[in-house]
Amino acid sequence: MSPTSSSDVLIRKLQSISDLREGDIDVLKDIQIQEKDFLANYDLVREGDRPVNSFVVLDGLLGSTKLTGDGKRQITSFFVAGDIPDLHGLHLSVMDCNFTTLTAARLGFMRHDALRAICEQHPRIATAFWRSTLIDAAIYREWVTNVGRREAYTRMAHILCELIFRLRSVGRIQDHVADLPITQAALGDALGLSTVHVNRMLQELRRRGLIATTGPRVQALDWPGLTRAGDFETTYLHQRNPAA
Amino acid sequence: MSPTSSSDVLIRKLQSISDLREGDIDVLKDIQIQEKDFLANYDLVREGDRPVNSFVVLDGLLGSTKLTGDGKRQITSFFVAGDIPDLHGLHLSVMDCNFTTLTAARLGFMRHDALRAICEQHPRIATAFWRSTLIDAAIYREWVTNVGRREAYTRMAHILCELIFRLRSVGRIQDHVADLPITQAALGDALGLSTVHVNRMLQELRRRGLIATTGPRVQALDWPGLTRAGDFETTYLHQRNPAA
DNA sequence: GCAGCGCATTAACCTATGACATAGGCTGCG
DNA sequence: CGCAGCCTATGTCATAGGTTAATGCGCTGC
Repeated sequence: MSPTSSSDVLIRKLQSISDLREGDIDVLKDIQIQEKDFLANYDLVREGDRPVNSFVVLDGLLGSTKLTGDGKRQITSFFVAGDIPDLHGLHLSVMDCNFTTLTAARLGFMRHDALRAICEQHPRIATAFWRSTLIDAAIYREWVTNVGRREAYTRMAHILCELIFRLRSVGRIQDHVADLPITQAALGDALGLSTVHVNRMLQELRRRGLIATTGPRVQALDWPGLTRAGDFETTYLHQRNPAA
Repeated sequence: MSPTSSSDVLIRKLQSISDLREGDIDVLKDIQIQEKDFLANYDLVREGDRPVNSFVVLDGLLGSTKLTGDGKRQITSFFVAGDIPDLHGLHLSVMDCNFTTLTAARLGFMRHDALRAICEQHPRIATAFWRSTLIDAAIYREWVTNVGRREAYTRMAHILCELIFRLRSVGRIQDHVADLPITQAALGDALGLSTVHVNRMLQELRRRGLIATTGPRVQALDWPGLTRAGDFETTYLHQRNPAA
């Protein structure tokens, strides 16, 4: 186990969205978590699978992805450290989407039967997990809106805001400088845009002085400006103690 | 209370997605449900609200909707009879979207504290409710994909498939003839398209013999053809006993 | 029986975005 | 050291879908 143990990541996340008591935390500390590393672009779960584990993200960036009949890919949400992407699988026996690493990632696996047992005996923990999936759903709603009704430039700014905000609120970045080895192709799949157009929009954001990019690193130079450009409000992320 | 009582609608829905025992059903029968009627285009819940009720749809069509900064509307999902649209509000104190009637509708309201008490004492019921919100999330995922990666024609066909399928699986329509007093403007808001283009796509579907429309009524003339045109698979709806 | 309204339809024109092609810069590897 | 594979960058051209506006049609209310 690493210095910050994997259950710490899980516990901090659940505390950031829900009200847990001492006893609950002790229970969570005892969950068996199996750590494992993955390369980028690895399908952890595929549509049609019936998983017996869920996993918490310890490091890296994941996405829930779907493929259309003619092979186009849509990323339907991002997942960062602390998130439990396929907790949905706990009560949806057959998966309806893939979960894919978008960067190299370290994950912690937890058995479904263990999680179910905990939920049955500790309603407050069950609620915390439930709430976690509800926040996922709220993010999906925002993405429908983002893709459906915002134009490419705003859409791009919006997704950068979300990523930076979420990474910051789990302490993974400082000062709006995100180390995001995410390709423009992946951004396109998240935004419903072509790679070419992603490139154009990033340039436009740089030209207007809102962001700077050095390699895979994205930096918000003007955070208020970026949020304005991206029509970004944080309510849909349902933080308990909203940071600035 | 009406001949088919409102708790029947709720119970049938939960049974269709989850495994309930006799005892659970008795508990559900005792839930206090307050019925009320609404006209079309009424905002039942607004972004920022802190609701103390959730409601089950007894009749009519609702949508979860969001407004962008420049006033464009996106419908992020539909809700039909049996659905509990804002069950999400049970554990997300502040709402991040609106719930709006898209047609005239009859709803049954249930108090949050009552629902919470039931969930705490009856884990199987809690799981059923949880699962209901997970299916909502799965639908949101599909909509991100639909709007992000399918072109207008396919997208239109897809959404009609979903509506017809869902109405059929709760016994609200026969033989793929849906009585849907939904405007083309609303369809546009659901698909991220302009009204004009919705009109064009509906015409194209009619021209190809896949659907017929008489006033507000939409009929699938060629269901297999329509599902093919719409790239429609039912897995994401997570029916327990998938009908044909 | 007519006024007014909401909605569907149609047409003409315009633009955001996609598709394709190519080049250049990394990085890893034999 | 040089080649291969990925990714970013750029330019040109094509098109799906948006915008605007005009028309019509079926309600409802008076």
